[in-house]
This record gives sequence, structure tokens and C-alpha cells, in this order.
Amino acid sequence: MTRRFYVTTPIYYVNGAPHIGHAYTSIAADVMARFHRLAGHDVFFLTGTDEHGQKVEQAAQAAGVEPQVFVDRIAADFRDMADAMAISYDDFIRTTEPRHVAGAQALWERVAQNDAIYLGAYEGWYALRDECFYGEDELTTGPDGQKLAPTGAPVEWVKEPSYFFRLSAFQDRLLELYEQCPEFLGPHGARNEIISFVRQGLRDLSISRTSFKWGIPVPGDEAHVMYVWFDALANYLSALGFPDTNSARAAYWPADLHLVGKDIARFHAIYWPAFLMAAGIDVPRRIFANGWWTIEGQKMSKSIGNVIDPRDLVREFGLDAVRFFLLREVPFGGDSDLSRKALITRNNVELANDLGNLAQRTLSLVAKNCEGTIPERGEPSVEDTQLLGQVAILPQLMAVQMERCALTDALEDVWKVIRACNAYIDHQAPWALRKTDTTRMASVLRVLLDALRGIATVLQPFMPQTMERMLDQLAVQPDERNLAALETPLPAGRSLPAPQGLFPRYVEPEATV
RNA sequence: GGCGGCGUAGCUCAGUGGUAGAGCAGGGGAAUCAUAAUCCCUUGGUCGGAGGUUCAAAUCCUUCCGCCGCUACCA
Repeated sequence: MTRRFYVTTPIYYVNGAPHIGHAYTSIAADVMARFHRLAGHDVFFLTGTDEHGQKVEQAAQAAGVEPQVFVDRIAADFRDMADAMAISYDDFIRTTEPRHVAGAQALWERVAQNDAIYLGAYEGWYALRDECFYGEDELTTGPDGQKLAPTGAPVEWVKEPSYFFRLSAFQDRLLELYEQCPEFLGPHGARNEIISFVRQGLRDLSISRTSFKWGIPVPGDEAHVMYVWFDALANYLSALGFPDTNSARAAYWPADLHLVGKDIARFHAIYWPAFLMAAGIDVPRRIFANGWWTIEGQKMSKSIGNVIDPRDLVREFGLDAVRFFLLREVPFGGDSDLSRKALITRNNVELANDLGNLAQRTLSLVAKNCEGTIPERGEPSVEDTQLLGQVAILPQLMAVQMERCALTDALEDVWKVIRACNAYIDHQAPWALRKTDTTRMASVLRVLLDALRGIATVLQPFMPQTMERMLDQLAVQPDERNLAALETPLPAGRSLPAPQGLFPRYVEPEATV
């Protein structure tokens, strides 16, 4: 039976414009989705937007528009960003869609039926003027002893009726989950933090509000709307048609992988499985948290003004160079720095020099010396066998890295082979063989063409546009571009198009330093 | 304060008991098919400090120094 693979990005909160951090998580998820499709798996790849909550309500008010108008606008921008980054999502869910509202309410009812929800009161410091709660540590005390919010508004201790989720009842089952399924949560650092957090003891979770309206009504008590996380997390199920178990997508559950930013790892690793356990639904197989990007060594923030829109980078450097950089620069899972210099170096050294130039020199030798057609395979030398062997194991090697969410390591594995190809072509020197042994020359070039085909095939998930062009240049037909097709050599004699550069070197315009 | 992580070549990092590694940067050489790209060789580290266990420690233990993360309802 075909293996199913269900991968998600977080649904992004429409409080602000999309930035490089959103793009990063989505690209990582996209690579996973594309790789599994390449392996012939039945993939469902979900992304979307989280559109409820008080902050959105307030932001809409500030913008002078209805919340729905406001979220329509921002959601469209996120979708545009996803498309600009070539994110191959199968569905884009929005929490304001009726199907999600129905799914979230159904999940609530399941949880409630199992006695995991009770009505209590949410207590806290409330500022009437700001219409919101503040934490004790955010408050200051005014000259007359009045407690004040950071905004200067006076606060008072109030109780608001709220439904609570019995999170405390799930502590042991959660710890058992982390223990028995070590792969449930990654990377290691995030896992340790979550475990120690849960060990400290869990309090019940307030999961409804009456203080604002922009949310999903609680079933049976319309005075309440669901508090954000219950609403948001349910998206992973509602996109599958939950609670309809006959839905065409129902079989994708449990999700294989939820990719998330490290800031929301906790909600996915604690609340989400607890909600599901309470509802009697299987928990997802794996949660993986990625780190933050700093910009030129600085934290990305609106006040510094260094927030980067990934679309700007794409306009300047090209989509694939940006995708490649983000996944290549540092170990996936850790924090990383985005600097202009590093991006240009990666592009020039690894894409233009290592890979682009390898393809160019190989293809132009074939064009000039083999009448532009794929040569026959010759009797393989030790070197030939060794190089082709390295190429042949790439799919398995990368599949293992994908399971680990080690996208950087997967790329490193490919680059080892690319470097080996450059060493091979230099040692074999087909330009010298042209004068002494044209048969061997043709064999050498054929080895290189086969190696390039393998390399381009496995790199498709990372750089879909450029690898498509590379495979075109190698005369690989559309149905010969998946992993299984690599088992079948291309027929000799097939003619190749005229070679064209794949990755231009980036030359920094005149510096004005 | 508590819990956890990190500190290895100029830079980014890999390496969890057995003679210190990769990429980039630096130096020398080769080649000239190619996007002046490539290949080969090479400089460079008392593996944060100290102590301990061991025949043997970057790798285990103790302690100290420095940096970072988490410590719940912010979506």
C-alpha cells in the first residue's frame, strides 16, 4: 500500500505581515512534502492562517475595517508569500472558514463529552480601558497605589467565566508519550525543555473567553468564544474534514509531521496531544521545532526595522538561491543568521561554482564532442563505479535525513557527491581523452551525465525551478524524474538541448562604503 | 533561583573512551573542458579553566568561568 505522508506548517497568525521566519518553516515543510512525493508517497501538505482572537479584532479596529475584511487581506498576503516561495501546499486552511469552525466545534464537543472541560473562572488583572488582561509582572504601581497596565491604564482584579481544559489530568500520559516515542518531539533541545516543563506540573488551561467576540462560539454556550489555541490547533483535523470519518482525507490522520517555530513548540507538544487524548483521537507522529533567524547578527524586530520580507530576497537573488540558503546555512533546528555576505557566498561557491559550473562544463563537453547526444555507457572503471555508487545511495541517504528533519545534512550529503564529481572530471580529464581515446571520453561523460541526473533528481525538492531546468538540459523526461526512475538508465543517443547556465554568479553592485 | 544547552582551527560547525576533523577563509602547485569556475598539496587548535576516574578523555565524574534557552494561558 502506498505510504501516506501528512505534513503541516503552523497556521500563521494574521497579526502582521509574513516575514522570513514564516517562509523558512514553510520551505522546510515544502521540501519534506516534495521529497515524499518524489518517493512516490501519497502526500497531503497543509498550510494556512490563524485568524481569530482579540489581537486581530483590535488590529482590524485600528485599521478601521471589519475583522473579516482585515483577515481576508492579510491571509491573501500570506498566500501570496507561499506562492512566491513555491510552497506546494495541497490545501490552505483559514480558521474563519465554515469547515474549520465546524471541525473545531466538533473537537470541542468530543473533549467535553469525555469530561475534560469544565466551567470555571479566569481571574486576572484587567484593564477596562484596554479591554485586556495583564500579567502580574507587567504591572506598575502608580503614585496613589493604583496598579497600572504598561499602557498606563488602571487595572482591577476581575473574574471572567471561562471554560477550562483539564490539562493537569494529562501530565502523566504526556510524559509517557515523550518517553515511549522519543521521535515525537525534536530537536533534542526543544524536547528537553518541554519535558522539564511538564514535569514541573501542569495547570488546567483556560480555553474560552467572554471578553471579545472574534472567535468560534463554544458549542452550547454562545456567550463564549474558544480561546485561541483550541481553535488554532484544530485546523490540522478540520482540513481533513473532521469529524467526518468518511471524508476522502480522513485517512491522512495521524499527521506525520507538524513543523513549527520554536516559540510555539510547547503548544503543539503539550496542549495538542492532550486535547487529542481527551477526544480519543490518535496523536501526531512527530513535532519538530525550528529556530529563529537573526539578520546580520541582530534579532529581527519591527523596532529595529530589519524585518525581511522573503519576497524581496527572491526578487534580488532568485527563488532557489534563497530556498537553498535558508536550508543550507545552519543545522535545521538551531538558530541561524541571515547575512547578505553569507547568502552571496553560498550562492557563488556552492551553486554557481560547485554545481552550476559542473553541469556547464559537462554539458558543453558533450555538446562539442558527442554531437550533443547522450553517449553509450562504457565498461566501468573503478572510479566510475565508485562515483556512480555514491550517486545511487543518495536517495536512501536522504530519506534517512528527511526522517530526522536534518535538511542541512541532506544537502551536505549531496554536496559531497558534487565535489566528488568535480574531482572525477579533473582526474579523468575528458578534454585530454578527446585526443587519445574518444571511447573512454564518451564513457566518462556518460558517467557524469548519469551522476548529474541523480543529483538534480534528489535536489528537486530543495530547488524545484532550477532543477527542472537542469533535468531539461539533461533530456530527462517528466516521467523519469522521480526516485524510482533513477533505476532505469536513460537511453543512449537521446539528443540534448544546448547548454545554458543554471546558477549565475552574484556580483555585488558597486559598494558605496 | 530551578531545569537544560553550549563553549573544538581566523569564521561556521561535525566529532560521546583509543594517535584531533569538514566547509569557508589563508599559502603553494597543477590543469585549461567550464560561469577565472575546478583539482592536488598545505599553514593553523595544549578541543573554555582546574581537578578526578581510566592503560587511554574533546568524549565519563566534580568544580569554576563565560554565553544562551525554558520557567504557561503573549496566537
